[in-house]
Amino acid sequence: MQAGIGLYRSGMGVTTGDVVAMLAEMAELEVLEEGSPNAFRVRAYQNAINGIEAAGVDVTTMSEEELTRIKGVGPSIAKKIREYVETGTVAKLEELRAKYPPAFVELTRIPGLGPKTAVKLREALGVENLEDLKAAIDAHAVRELPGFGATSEEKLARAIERLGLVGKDRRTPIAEALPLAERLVGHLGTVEGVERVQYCGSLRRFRETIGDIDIVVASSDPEPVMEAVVALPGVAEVIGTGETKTSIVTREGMQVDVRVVEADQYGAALLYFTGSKAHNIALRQLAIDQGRLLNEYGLFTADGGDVVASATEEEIYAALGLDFVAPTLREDTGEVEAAAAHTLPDLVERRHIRGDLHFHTDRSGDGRASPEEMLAAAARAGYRYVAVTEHGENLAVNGSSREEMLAHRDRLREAAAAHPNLTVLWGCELNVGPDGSLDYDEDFRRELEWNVASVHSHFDLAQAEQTERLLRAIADPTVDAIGHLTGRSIGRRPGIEIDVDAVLDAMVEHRVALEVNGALQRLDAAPDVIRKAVAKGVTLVISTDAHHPSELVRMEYGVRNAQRGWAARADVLNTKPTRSFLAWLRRRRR
DNA sequence: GCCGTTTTCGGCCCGACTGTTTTCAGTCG
Repeated sequence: MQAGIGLYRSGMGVTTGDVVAMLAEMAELEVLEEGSPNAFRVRAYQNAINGIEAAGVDVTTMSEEELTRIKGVGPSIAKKIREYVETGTVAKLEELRAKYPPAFVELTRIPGLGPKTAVKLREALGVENLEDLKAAIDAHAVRELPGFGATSEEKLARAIERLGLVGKDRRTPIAEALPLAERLVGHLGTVEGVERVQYCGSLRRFRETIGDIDIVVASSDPEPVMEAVVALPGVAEVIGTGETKTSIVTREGMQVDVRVVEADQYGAALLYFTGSKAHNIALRQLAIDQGRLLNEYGLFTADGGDVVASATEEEIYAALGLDFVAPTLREDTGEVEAAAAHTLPDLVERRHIRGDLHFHTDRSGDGRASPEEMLAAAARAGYRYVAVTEHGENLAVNGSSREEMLAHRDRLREAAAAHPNLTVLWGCELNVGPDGSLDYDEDFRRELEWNVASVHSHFDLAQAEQTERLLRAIADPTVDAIGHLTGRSIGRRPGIEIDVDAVLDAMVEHRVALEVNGALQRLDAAPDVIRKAVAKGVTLVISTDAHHPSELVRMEYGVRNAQRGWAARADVLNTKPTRSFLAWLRRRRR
């Protein structure tokens, strides 16, 4: 898991992100040592990572005794963390690395080849890497091993061929996975007998990258669904198909698993397939503590007795004594405890949003719709206020000069006349230069009614310079919000590295809002930053950054990303009624 | 390796599918 953008930096040496990576590597290598990803020792390392990430602390400055107070961290892991921080390495890790070199570990990335098989291949045939394995398969040596046969050898050969396309670790950016999943769900919804269909997994939790797409279908007649899945457009390969479950790989290389359940078990199946795994484990443990059993078919009295709840997720959470937990929170980072204590945040939802404060028209070089079209679309979306934020003059090609902006103001006023219930602010997306300088001059920026300042270039400056750059922009009296905080492009470009604490503290001090950008390739700020911002009392603003009416749907995505950061309705500026929003803006500008 | 009004040892989530060892191990989610 990604540790965040410049979060956890501490002085010169090891960061908390490095510690998390070290623990993740320990877990990966212990899988081979223990022979199972479910081994208790493996899970202990993973639990420690969860605990550290949930705590959101800098572990590099903590003593062993302080470290053991983190959930999931005991004396042994605390000692290893200290060893790592002080010496830059851990003896046990070096030992495991020597025993399981990268080329050997790589073998377990082959789908269908787990730790037991890898070790067995090494012991029996001396297989140390992919090349050795290919040779062993070509020589038909694998099929001679006990527990193997011709079929499993051929399956292994096919899996290796596919490796470039779908390794187990391959993750797809949500911007690619979500449209694909929605298409598939649409197809399956038309199959005879299908009552409900929903994508689950990390996609429903709205993680920024997706391993594979899990789809749950409610139907009492699974057969036509299974037939429909293998016949879906874009299927490159059928991995397996049974009575109620089929797995395929699409041409894009995405694995899709479809599972059919009876309608009265739909809620339990949704819960199970949405995960996260850690969330499910926490719920099942809770069920056990209550003398019950929770599985993908329902919540039962002890030993598979009577059904307590199964048809909806809401019923199951309620039966467990928990408040409903939104899919976006199900990461086992405190949500189960909060649901039990009835202290979950009053999460922001799409229906709470009353305005969009960052979008463009064709006044911007990259805009693709007229002011009239964009305002009409905003009015249709039910908004009461919007800020039209064209690029400032410093953004090459796409920016607008002072004169162009003034003419644009008149154009907006005319277009706004058609929408008497919509307050239209004449705004700007200011460009934050490498030194933190902004477009135009301060007097002109003051005339603009809403300014969101964003980084669009110089992504590779050092952390200190990037931080300084943003601090200067935040301190400027004309900046109302910071747009797409790090400028990241998920799966393509990492964001700028910044001192997140310093930046968020400055936003509180200067009453500048933090944008949650709903573009799927951005989803910036990231959830861990949002959660930190919420804790510090930073005001959030969820925006679409739309360049076309079709992109206004991004508001839903921005909301879900904000939910992942535990953002409540009250934390989000653009949930306020027009009058309160304008009052906030006046106070800010004073 | 962690944890505990079940506490210093003995537990640790649950089930489908596959192939092969016709009763189970391995892998996966």
